[in-house]
Amino acid sequence: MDKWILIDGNSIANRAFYAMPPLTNSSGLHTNAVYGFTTMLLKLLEEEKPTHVLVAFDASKITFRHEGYSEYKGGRAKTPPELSEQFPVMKELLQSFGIAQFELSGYEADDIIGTLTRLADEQGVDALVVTGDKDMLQLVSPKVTVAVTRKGVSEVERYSPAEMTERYGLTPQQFIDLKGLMGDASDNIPGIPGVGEKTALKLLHEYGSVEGVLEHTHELKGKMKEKVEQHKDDAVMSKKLATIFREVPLTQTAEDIRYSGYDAARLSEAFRKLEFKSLLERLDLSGAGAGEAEGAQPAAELHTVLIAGEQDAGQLKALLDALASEEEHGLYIEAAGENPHTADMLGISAAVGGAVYALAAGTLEAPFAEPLRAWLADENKPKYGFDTHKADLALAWRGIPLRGVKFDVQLAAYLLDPTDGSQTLSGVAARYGLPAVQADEAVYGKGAKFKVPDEETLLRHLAVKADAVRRIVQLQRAELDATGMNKLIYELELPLSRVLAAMELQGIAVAKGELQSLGGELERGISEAVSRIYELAGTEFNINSPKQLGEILFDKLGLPVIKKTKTGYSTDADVLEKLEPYHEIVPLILHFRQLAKLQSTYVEGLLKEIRTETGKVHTYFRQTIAATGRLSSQFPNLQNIPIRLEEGRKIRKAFVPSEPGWYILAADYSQIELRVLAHISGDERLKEAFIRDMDIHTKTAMDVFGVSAEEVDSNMRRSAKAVNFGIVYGISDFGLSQNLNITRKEAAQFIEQYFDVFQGVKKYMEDIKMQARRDGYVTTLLERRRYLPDIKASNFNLRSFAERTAMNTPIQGTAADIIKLAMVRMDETLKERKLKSRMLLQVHDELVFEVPEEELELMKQLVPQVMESAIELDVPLRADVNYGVNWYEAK
DNA sequence: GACTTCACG
DNA sequence: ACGTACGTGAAGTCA
Repeated sequence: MDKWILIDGNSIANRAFYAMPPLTNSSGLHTNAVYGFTTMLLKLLEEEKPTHVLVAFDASKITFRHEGYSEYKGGRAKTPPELSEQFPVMKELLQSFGIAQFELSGYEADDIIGTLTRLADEQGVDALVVTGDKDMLQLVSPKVTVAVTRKGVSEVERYSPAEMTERYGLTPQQFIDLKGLMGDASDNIPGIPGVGEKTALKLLHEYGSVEGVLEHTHELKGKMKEKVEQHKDDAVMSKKLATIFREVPLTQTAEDIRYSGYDAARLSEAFRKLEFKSLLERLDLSGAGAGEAEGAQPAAELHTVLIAGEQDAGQLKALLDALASEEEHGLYIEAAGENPHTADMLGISAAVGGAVYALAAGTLEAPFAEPLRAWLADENKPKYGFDTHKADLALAWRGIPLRGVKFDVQLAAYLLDPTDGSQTLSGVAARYGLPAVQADEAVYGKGAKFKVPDEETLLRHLAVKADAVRRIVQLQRAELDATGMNKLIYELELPLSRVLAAMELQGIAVAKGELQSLGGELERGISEAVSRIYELAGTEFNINSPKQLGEILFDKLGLPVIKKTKTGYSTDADVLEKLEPYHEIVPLILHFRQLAKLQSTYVEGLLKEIRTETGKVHTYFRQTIAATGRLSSQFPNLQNIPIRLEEGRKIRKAFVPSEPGWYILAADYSQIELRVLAHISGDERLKEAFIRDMDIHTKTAMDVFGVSAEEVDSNMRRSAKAVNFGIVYGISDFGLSQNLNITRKEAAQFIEQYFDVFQGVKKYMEDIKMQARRDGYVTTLLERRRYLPDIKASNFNLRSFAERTAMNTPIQGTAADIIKLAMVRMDETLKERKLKSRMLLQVHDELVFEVPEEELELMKQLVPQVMESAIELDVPLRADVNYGVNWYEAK
């Protein structure tokens, strides 16, 4: 039995906003209306178990009602910005819930709901309308119940026809007449002055309707007669205004508001963002949500073929026949665990033809599955998968190559919205409104509770996934085409994902002994620092605990508090540096921190990651994490190996070639981000500086301070360098002042002087912000896109953040595009020339190789050449190359 | 698991 | 007046 819930979004949001105490999350976003709305929604879903849910919103301020009466809703206070900023958040949250939302320009939420209740009446479906507005009572019918919020939002009063009679003695239709007579101050509907609820009810009980009253004005007496006669027209118009329009030309159908349960993982992520902790706890993450979906097309409707062992060899043949005769399919390979190098293989599934096939993990390596392995390895057999990068690695460690990947749903989802978090298949599927794919957390549990379910459950889950992949591929292809990202995915990101997998599989050799002896030195330094710190503190304590350290420094020793954190005193390096003159314990703590970091993260951490079989570490470059298009590196992170300070830089001595007599060769782009800025801003001065290959920070100092090259002192150059960094980050006077330890005024002056000189840069910064406001997103040179929903926020913090992001992302993102291009070219070049040299790492603007002696001279020339010619800009690209017997020496 | 700190570009 | 530089990952503490 279907049950619809129709929610008046604007009305409930308003109620919630005024009923709830002010509430903001840590970034200053107001969330009280969203919170109130959400609690109400959760309660409704739980208690009513609807099959269809819709939230309707008012689309615009001007509706058809204004055509006859321009003062409609006039005099109403403007929506406060604290509330209006919450609407986009609410709408996004509804998407996470998987709940439909309608709005249609020219109509109010009431009208949309009125139209749907008419459908409910016609189709004989039960509907519940939820609103804060009693006007909606006119929609009540035998099938339609209206729930009006009472104080707050969680308590409601329900009205069926019987309850209407009981409370008001009116039919739903008469409720319109009621408002016609008494008016409504909040909507600026006049009614008849002096007629309130009591009088209006009395009149209606007597004469039945506005028209009835007007026909019988002669029966009235005194003042009342006068008023009614005077305001006849007002009453008629008021009734008209109060009538909900029930014929809105909706293009959607009832099917579009079908609700099939929420994806708990996706929702919990949304709640985390909003910092709704109590609601997080209320979410049943153990397996409810999407899994319970009753309305959704169940997986059982798929023709699912489970292949558990050799006895199913016939089915496997059917799969391969289907794959041979039809290109369109969806492939899913399940590797459990975060690290693909150590992941367990759970199974593989493919949706093709009229069926979905799912194979248990063990069968993949069995002799009878050889034809499947051959298909996976065949470059000429196209594959359409999800996270094929991870699959590639997991398969490779089992000796099964994966080739011919032509599409990847995860990669596409990332390109279509790189900020959209985790890009899980269940999340992506939900966004496309597909039959529910259960969240992995719901199927496997998470963390310590991870458990593979029984084979049937597992294989059915995999089957649903392959089916979802097949469906999503078509949709994403069209979207990528529409957003101009075809080249980006097919010619850059997809080829790159194979290159990355090869680099990761290759790994980089780590000299364990080197690391251990470094560890020994660190150990001695640490224990010495510790005992001197205890001595100076007069007590032993946990120096690693910011809380305990704060107590010692600020309570016991009475040092001045420079900065506070959310939880107490701040003791970060910035603060400690300012405290150095006050007490000799401070530099010791800084020293201890430095050594402890090196020891725990880089010596012990790295040692744990060395594979005993190979003596190498194998990082996992993630291609779908960074919002700007950069890569990230995990298990271990090899993109943050120390270099700035000599003590830490020594760690690099442990990164060595994997073959005797080879070298580590590293090449890095010089000032790639500023060169990109010169190109996209077209600033003549900046371009000139790079065309002449000048020292950019010195040149900036010369221009900003108006001095000659000889007159630039180290301090001026340092300031200019900080300004250049600031420019790339989306400058603010506050940020620059923090960095240079100067006042905000001085920083603002620097920036002004900079913009005076580099006017093209100034114009770019203004233009890009405008573009972001106009389009809602910014792009890189290769059309990579990043949406900036907060660019129009009324909240200063949110908006400023979005503006800096608008300035930074095209720069950082284009630089990322360029080095990715270089990597794909480099891989091709090494293969074409049949070189033995191997690309091992990428560190944002640097590529690291291992090179045999006989290729050293060639590579010293080839690598910079490929990097510099990856793309043609209005300024030259430059790459510097170095080499040595280990990474430390390649400087 | 949230928070703080710090390593890199 | 608002309070942040952009983008990451990992380790440690503490509740």
